[in-house]
Amino acid sequence: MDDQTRLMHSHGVGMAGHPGLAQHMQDGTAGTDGEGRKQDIGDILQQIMTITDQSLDEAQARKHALNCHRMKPALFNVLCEIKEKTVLSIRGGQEEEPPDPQLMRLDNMLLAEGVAGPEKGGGSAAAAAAAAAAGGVGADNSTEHSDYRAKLSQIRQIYHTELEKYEQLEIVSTGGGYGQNLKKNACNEFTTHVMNLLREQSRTRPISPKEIERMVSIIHRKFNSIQMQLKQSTCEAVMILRSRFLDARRKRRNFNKQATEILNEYFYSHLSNPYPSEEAKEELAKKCSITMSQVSNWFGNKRIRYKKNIGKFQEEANMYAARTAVSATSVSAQGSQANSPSTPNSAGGYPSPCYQPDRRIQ
DNA sequence: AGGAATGATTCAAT
DNA sequence: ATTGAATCATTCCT
Repeated sequence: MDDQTRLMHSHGVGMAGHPGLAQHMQDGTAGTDGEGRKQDIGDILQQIMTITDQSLDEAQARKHALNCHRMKPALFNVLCEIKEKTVLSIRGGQEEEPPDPQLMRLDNMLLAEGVAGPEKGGGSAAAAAAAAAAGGVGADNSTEHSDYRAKLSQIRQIYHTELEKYEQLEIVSTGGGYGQNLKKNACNEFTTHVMNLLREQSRTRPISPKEIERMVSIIHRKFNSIQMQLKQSTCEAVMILRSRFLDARRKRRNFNKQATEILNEYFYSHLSNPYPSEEAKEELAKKCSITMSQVSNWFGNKRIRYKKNIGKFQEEANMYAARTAVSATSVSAQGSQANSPSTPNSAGGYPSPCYQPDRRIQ
């Protein structure tokens, strides 16, 4: 359309003087005087120019009339010639766009989050993995989970239905028929619509297949950018969802009393070296029904907080020391164990400058 | 409401 | 990879 108006305006009525036109005009059967022909051409051009002002029916009729006009072949040939000359100035920019790194990033992320990619399996797997990383204690964990999953699949669904609209299938030129094996969506529908329009227009003005191709690629680029936006906002939505549901800091639950007792028991009975081995951690995790990393976190926090303010923990230390002492003496009457905390806090050598074959003390 | 307690995360050092 | 330290975000307690 732009081409049309540009063509018309730049060459306008001056086309009447075009050598090719003169030649074609001589082929014409009717028309006796040159003035009349000029008038004819002017009329035709005027009608073409104003065709968009008409109502649909009128325009249709007008188009038909123009197509049957005796001067039509001549004018068409002239337009072809002019086009041939001007089309050279239109750079045949056939830029094969390289895969956009940002788009790839978005795609990868959506895939990782289970939004894109295969069916539900991926989504729940990702959710499970994420939740596991967040370290659920159990309890209401499962409800949080399904909540998260529901929201995620909601996003997923919206994403897919939206994406489908703008997706363009590879056009496999099977013989000659475009359009048959295309998925029905906004992009393809619009593309075929434009292509049909151009093809229809090619009856009245010269349009090369290259141009149609170019137009199609422009449309595809536009739809691609829409897709990009969709992906971007989907990513944002997922990130927000993730931070709301899966950031463990947001969903912190204190361990139950029994668990903290077990942990404290171990800590204070190993106060000289409160670094449980891998196996010890595993056992503690099992006993407390928490994960190993939670055990590690707990000990990490405990060590640093104990060290920071030993005084504050004195009472607690005494309590657990006494408890283990009682259990030790009651369970086994043998007066063994160098671990006898008769003076409880004295065993608290963790930060104190004791002789220890342990790790750092400082 | 506000501070203490607490589990988790981050980051640098080892 | 593990740890200490600082910090965050939530829960508990008064």
